[in-house]
Amino acid sequence: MFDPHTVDQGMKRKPSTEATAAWIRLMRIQSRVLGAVEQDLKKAGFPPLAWYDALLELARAPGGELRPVELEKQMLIPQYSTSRLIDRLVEEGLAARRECKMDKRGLFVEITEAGRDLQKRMWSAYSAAIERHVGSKLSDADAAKLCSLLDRLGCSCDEATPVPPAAAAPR
Amino acid sequence: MFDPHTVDQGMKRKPSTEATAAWIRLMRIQSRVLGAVEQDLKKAGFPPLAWYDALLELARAPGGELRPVELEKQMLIPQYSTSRLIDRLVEEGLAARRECKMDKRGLFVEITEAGRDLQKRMWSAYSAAIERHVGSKLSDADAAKLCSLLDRLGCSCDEATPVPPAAAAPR
DNA sequence: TCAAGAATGATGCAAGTGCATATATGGCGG
DNA sequence: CCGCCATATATGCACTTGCATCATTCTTGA
Repeated sequence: MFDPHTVDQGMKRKPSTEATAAWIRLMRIQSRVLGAVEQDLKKAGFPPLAWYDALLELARAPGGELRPVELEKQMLIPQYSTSRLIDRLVEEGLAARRECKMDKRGLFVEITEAGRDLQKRMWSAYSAAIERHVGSKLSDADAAKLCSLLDRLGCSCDEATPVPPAAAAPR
Repeated sequence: MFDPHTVDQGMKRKPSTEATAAWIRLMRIQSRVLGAVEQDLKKAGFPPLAWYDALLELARAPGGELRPVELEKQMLIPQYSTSRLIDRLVEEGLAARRECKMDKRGLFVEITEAGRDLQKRMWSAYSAAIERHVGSKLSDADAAKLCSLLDRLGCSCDEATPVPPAAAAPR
């Protein structure tokens, strides 16, 4: 199983070799797959994935607008990161900042038509990339199994499906 | 609007909902787990994980030295990234650049005693973090299963085990 | 033997990220 | 109504990353 005197310099519990191997794979494979997908998008002339995620959240929101703080929670990125991502979307005319009369501290970010259009066009390339780098390498059953194993790592891996404008899975 | 199950902008194949879900989990969970582990290391006063990886590769190499190009292949990071990582290790006295007489274009990077020491001390915190964030959440069998599923995504996920100082020579 | 091209490593610059903090407003207890 | 703290967003600054390119040295083939 595991040779106790080989590892662990001193006190804390040691991970099994299986756990360690899983950790390594998790880091390396996701880095590789993410890189491949981002690369595909870039080669197709599209902006980074984060832009897609934001545009999708906005497009799905009622009225096509969200408070930055909501966006931040959906995307699980730091506050300042959200602020600057919005900067870029606005600069490119993909979204607009609107006043929030309910709470003068905040504001609304509203997706523009150009933004909706880009989101749709990106999904075409994005979905193809997912299929190429993930779907084509795993049966649906294996993909589901992978999901459930990964879910166990992120105690709470809830959250909206950051994917297609699809509908709640009919299953 | 558009239903991804029927629309599919034209020609590309669309990923199954299972594949898409797996993709999302892969991105989110690794981000979360990596963040947690890096955070643990930082809180323990250690440098980033990349430093550990580099130090381990150097420590395991015969003579404690490697060519940057070798390090680069082991760690799967870009060339300029390797160059700068070495800069920092050298600045901190954890490694040293040595002339390479065989090939004047290149050089050798040799780990110092301080470097070996840091690597060992980091493993203590690192292994504890892996156990806390991965090992404790998965049975060995599940971890192995996760490994094999991930491996299928990275067509070629070979390479040295970037992990414990374990089997290395006792000094 | 030499020119052309590949390999190795470093670096200038633009862009992105993390961290701390600034700014403005909302809410609450007194 | 006021002082105080919490919330929402922005930003200055240092550091890191990606990209392109440079300088040097090696290799190869005519």
